[in-house]
Amino acid sequence: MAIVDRKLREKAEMRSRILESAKALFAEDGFQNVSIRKIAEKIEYSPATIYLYFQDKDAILFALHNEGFRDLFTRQKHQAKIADPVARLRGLLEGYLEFALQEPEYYDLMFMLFTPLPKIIKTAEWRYGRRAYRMLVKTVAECQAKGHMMNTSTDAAALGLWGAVHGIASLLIRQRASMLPADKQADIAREATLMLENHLLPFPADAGLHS
Amino acid sequence: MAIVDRKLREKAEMRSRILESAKALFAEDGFQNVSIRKIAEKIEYSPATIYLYFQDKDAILFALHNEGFRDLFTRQKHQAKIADPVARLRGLLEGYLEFALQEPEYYDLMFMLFTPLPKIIKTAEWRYGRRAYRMLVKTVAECQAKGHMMNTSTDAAALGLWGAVHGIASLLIRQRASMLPADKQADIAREATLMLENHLLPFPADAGLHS
DNA sequence: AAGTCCCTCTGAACAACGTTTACTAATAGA
DNA sequence: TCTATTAGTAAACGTTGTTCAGAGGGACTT
Repeated sequence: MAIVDRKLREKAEMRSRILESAKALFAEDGFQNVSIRKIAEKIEYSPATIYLYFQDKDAILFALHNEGFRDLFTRQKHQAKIADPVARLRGLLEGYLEFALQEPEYYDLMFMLFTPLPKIIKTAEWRYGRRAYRMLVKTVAECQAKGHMMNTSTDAAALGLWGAVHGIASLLIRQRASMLPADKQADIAREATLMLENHLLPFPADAGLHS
Repeated sequence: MAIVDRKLREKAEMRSRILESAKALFAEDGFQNVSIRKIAEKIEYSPATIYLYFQDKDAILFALHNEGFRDLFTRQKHQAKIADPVARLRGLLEGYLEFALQEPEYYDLMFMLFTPLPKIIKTAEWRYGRRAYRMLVKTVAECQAKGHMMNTSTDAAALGLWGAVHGIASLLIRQRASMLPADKQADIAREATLMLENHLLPFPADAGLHS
């Protein structure tokens, strides 16, 4: 069965060649401005060939979308090992921000594209996204058990923290923070995240630093 | 000169009829899925007519974009009158969230669309956006003068607060928070915002409530 | 070795898109 | 009444996502 193996391998290779080219083009010109024909030209096949590997243009987007979540989840697995829940939660938030800053194309694809996407998210295997969210909620709950963010429901606390970092990253990526000097934006974003952490998740030593 | 007045009035009416129809269609199907031809059909004119009133499809988007900022800015003017800077800043943040929850179509247009937009933002009259941002920075600075968020630069504090509320709103609007029950999402978002305010901008009476 | 099957790939076509152009019809000012 | 200007349009252009009938060539069976 070596030959069927080879065929499978070739199929997978073609698939990832398409994804690779698509990602590069999306990053350069944006999803809207990349046509199937351009992707086809880049991989040196006819446009129709792409439809043998992906149902439609959205399916390519969704595959990259999933790759991005897998990447993010992999990063989080490292931080998940931190024993102290406060340090762990801080690690998760900072890791999330760094992911957004380092992989803006993925981030853009994952969190800021279209309204039609949710249909796909519900039907398809949205595993990595849900897993990442569960890890966040669990860590938030542990922090609350240690006395942090006591007057807030776990859901609201998780949404607030996630939203805060997500929002900071989004403003930079969608260039809504253009009033800040371009070369300082990343550092200001890190400082902003630190501020939120220091007020919401003070280390014991910081206890007196509030407000 | 009554007749030139009438002509001007008719021109303005046509313009706002196009905008009105476009906004309704965008809200229903999303910007990408609305064609010039569909807008033309809705106003019962030929597609080419639209190009007598707007340079291209993006210009329609930008006009709505500006309308949205004007709306947001009008809301903020009410809150700007609050004397106490802490109460004022809280009012601004909560007003921003309510705007996002009440006018998700505008919000989507204003903050979550495309990368190509920035070109327009820089060249055209982006007045309302900048004005709103200046008001935020000024209020943050006043809060810092009163002892809040002392260990953070004003830029980072402003970005953090704005980003936090923006992020919470974005996750709801782009349906990334679908793990939360749909009918509770708005309230959880409000609770999350309150949590951030209570930790970052405590009223004197809340001073002991942290962490 | 020949014949059959299947599977990958493609050219050509389709409908819909944003936009431009050349034109018509109507109105305003002389 | 004649002319200039304007609002509106039909038709076309090039491009888009997508489909489909068919070509070509390896892989199995005999």
